[in-house]
Amino acid sequence: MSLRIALLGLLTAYGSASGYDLTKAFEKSVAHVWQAGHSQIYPELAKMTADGLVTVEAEGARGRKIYAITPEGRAELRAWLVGHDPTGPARNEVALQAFLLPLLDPGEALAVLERLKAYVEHKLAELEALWAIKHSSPVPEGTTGVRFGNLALDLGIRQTRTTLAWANDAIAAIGRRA
Amino acid sequence: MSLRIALLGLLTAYGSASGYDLTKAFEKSVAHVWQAGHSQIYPELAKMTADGLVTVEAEGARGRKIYAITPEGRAELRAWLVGHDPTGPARNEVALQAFLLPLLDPGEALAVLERLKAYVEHKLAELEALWAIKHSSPVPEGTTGVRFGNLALDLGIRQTRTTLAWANDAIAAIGRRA
DNA sequence: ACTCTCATGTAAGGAGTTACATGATTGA
DNA sequence: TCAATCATGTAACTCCTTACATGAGAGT
Repeated sequence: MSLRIALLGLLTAYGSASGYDLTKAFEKSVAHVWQAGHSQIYPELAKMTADGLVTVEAEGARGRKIYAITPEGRAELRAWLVGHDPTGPARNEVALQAFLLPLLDPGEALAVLERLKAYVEHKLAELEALWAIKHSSPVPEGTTGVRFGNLALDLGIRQTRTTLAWANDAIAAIGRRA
Repeated sequence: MSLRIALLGLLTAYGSASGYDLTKAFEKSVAHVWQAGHSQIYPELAKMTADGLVTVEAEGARGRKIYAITPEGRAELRAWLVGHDPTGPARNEVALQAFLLPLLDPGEALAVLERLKAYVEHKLAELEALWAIKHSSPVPEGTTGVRFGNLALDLGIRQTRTTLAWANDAIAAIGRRA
């Protein structure tokens, strides 16, 4: 369901696009929020066409199909945003490792935490770079006051910083015992 | 893969258990970190038995099967903890809503954020209650210095608090424009 | 007797991943 | 001509969800 919503959102925000374009958009703009590869996107666009949420607006070179969102699609997107409770199932590999960490001896646990910290630092750097780019480039034509994707990026950066702080504290706490 | 790891972790931490017990453990102790229902757990235990990671230690009343982790299972768990990079795919419904929020007009966006805030507050209360219980009850026999699940609970609480702060700031930011 | 909790499973379907497969166009 | 990128799809498989199905034991 959420893939469908993400596609409708991208079509609304960036206008008509091909499956290929949308795949690229997933790799770049939405990557830190939702992921999907072309093998998932193409069939989903076909189903959405059948359901009347999008239409093939034009067909270009190399079999390129340009999809556009329909009024039904817009309604579906709005309904989800306004009505859907985002109670996604909790499935967090980092947290699972944290949960099970006491099963290791302190030395190994420390090593795992250090690796985890490095990963989180790397991710934070990526997100902050994205933020810097967004805030240095000219403002695109506005959809609403807040710029597209910025709220989510802010959330992502805050959560990543929180995870980093947690990792540091956990390292300190375990280090004291090792 | 991670379900398997979670099961091995629970069997290590709490000792031998039945599929039923493990299902309960998922509902309680690991719920904020990983989720799985009995219809996923029973077949997985069967596969793990076939793979030699667990064994049926005993069969009790009502067809109850008690599983125990094997040395191979322990090795598998340890290898995952030490060696697995927890780069789970980013799929976050809250962040997706945040991402798409600027597509709504400010009034509706505010309503969505308020609902989100309520949900996060509720979740935070749950986690803090869990924390309080853990820190008031007597210390169970130690596996390592840090108590089982506490690191993960700390992480969960911090992240939930961060999300709450973000929601408040986002509400303030959009409210200024509405 | 009845109901509740214990206890185990299967089946159908949706969502997601990885790998396979094909062909057009552009630019060096 | 050769490689890269554009562009679309399918197939097989794992993982997860929801619903169906069954029966034993414990307590009232």
